[in-house]
Amino acid sequence: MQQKQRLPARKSKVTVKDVALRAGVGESTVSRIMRNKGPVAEETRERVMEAVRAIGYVPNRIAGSLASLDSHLVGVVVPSLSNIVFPEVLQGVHAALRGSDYQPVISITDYDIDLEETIVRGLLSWKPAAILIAGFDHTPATHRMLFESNVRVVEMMDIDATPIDVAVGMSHRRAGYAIGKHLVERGYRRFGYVGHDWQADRRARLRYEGICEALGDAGLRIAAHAMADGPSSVSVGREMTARLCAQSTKVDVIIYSNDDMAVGGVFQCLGSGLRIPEDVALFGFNGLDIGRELPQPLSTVRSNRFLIGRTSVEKAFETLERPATKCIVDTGFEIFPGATA
Amino acid sequence: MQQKQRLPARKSKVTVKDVALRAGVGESTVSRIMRNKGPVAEETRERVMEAVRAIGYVPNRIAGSLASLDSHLVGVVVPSLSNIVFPEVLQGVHAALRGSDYQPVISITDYDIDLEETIVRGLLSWKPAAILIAGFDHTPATHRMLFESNVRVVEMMDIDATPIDVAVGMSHRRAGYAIGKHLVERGYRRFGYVGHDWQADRRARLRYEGICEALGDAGLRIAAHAMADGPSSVSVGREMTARLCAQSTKVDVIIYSNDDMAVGGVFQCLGSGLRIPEDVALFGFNGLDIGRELPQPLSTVRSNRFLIGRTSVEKAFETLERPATKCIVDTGFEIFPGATA
DNA sequence: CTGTTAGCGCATTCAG
DNA sequence: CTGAATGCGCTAACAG
Repeated sequence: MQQKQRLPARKSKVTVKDVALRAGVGESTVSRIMRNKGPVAEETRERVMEAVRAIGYVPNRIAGSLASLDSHLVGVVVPSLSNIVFPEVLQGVHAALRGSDYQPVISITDYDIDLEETIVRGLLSWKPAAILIAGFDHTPATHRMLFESNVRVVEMMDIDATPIDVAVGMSHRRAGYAIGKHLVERGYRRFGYVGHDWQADRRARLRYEGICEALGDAGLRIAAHAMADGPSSVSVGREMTARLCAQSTKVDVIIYSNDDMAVGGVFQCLGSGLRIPEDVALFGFNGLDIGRELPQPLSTVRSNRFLIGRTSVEKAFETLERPATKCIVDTGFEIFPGATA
Repeated sequence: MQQKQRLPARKSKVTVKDVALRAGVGESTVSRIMRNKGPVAEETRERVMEAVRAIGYVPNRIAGSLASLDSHLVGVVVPSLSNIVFPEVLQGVHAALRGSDYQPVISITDYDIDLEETIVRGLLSWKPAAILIAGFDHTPATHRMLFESNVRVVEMMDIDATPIDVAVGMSHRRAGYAIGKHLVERGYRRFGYVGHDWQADRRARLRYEGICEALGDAGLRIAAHAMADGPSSVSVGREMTARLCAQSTKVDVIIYSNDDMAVGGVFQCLGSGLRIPEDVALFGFNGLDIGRELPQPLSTVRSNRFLIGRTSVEKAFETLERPATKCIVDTGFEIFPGATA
């Protein structure tokens, strides 16, 4: 959308003053009552609330925030909403914020760190109480802004780097290692990998590195790859699986960059008559619902996105001041054996 | 989360005043330059921008909004993020807002109209430029607040009722009718329906009514139902399909409340050896990606959620004033024949 | 327990 | 083209 024409200012009809006049009290009394703060006589409270209802007063939080220098806004920055994992994180954030009077303000970067920089700059101008941001992959300017702002910053999803303040997530590298180890122990020897764009998805790459390390420790390696350029999806997973299977190097297990891709793989095998896991075993990542409901439950790693969102909020508000020392919270992961590997 | 302890006010370090002093200009000049508004000499602009960079000035939009009585916030209210259709709507909203200096503020109601009331009240207190809200199902108080506020209101998803200002979406009743007609024309006669909670999902019920009407017009009816209590999901769809198939009344086609449910149906059939569509045909709603990638593409109706989000923003900002007359925008739908029915 | 006063940081008059 | 003054609506001291 091009620069929008500025909308006309709409004067808010009623203010504290109106309420105060009508209830015959001072403005600050109204203010106290609206925020349940400070001592107020029950009788006055009722009189004021009646006036509030009568004239339909809605406090102006813009003015309130300015006066108290506290916006009660929480900035949330995620790369995408197409990938279901981020809506899940947001649900955790929302759940944690519910009942408080903090409002999440959500922005999407489309995996573009330059756009992220613009977004963070914009978000900071709202003086949020905290910023929750996915990942560690920021431009130097973004990093600097976040670091120098006195807003608490939580970097979500990932704990494989040094956070600005707090990181909440899991180690994708360790998860990758766990996947590799698990599959080696189950007897697989000829490994294939189906993945998507690493430029944008740093965590997928970390998992890949972990997998390679585990295989390396067992004297093995990934024998065949099929990498897509764009983001992950079921259709891309299906396509890349077809491509991998067409290669001369035969594999007995395919590791996918995530569950969406792996589900595509399952569909491809179903369509082409390959038996899972006899002809080829499949392994995903994320533990999405869809994987559990397949005719054979998908073998995968469960991460807990909701928990990441919720914990991020809790950590952000844990300390009154911005924390002095960096802090890492591991929300963990779990191998889900399933039936496809 | 319980009422959060109020965070300490953090004084924003640098203000227009600091910039003005350093650049040796007046505050309003800085203000003009920051907003690219009004005539400014190129030389002064550069001097000011240099000062801005030097001391790392970030304008405070809270103060700006208060002064201009224009918040540049857009409230977005959706019932859930678990159901992928709403993240898709949000993507459309984000796309339409990108490049403008409006910020979406997203809230989730969990299909609870009382919670929605609280949320709308909270949102209005931020004096948003517009409110985009999913559906028509509001409490009287919510309806009244929205109606009486002078914020432009767009009700999204649905156009089967009279909007407050603007409705953007499709007719779910007509979509239901189209589904029924399509299946009758394809020769199906023994209809089953698998659905989820209608209390929360008014649109699913509208589609159901449309289906019944179409069948009625052909002298037919739905012979067997399996209804779940909770929200829709792949697993619930699978479960309800099993239940329906176990009933004595046999059907030759099952219509699902949506694609998630239908995908569950596909998995159930795959698991129990039923051939689709020979033994039983399946029909969904939404046109999700996942449906297209199944071994057989799912027969469904495509709605365009991204378009709904984008169009909603466009309509909201189309008029400078709140529109005088109610307006309905039909984003349409399309039968996708697929291969499961 | 309550009212009065003084800003919060900026945008917008209106003069210069 | 630029600067000084005024107030947006509310909260936070402070008196009472």
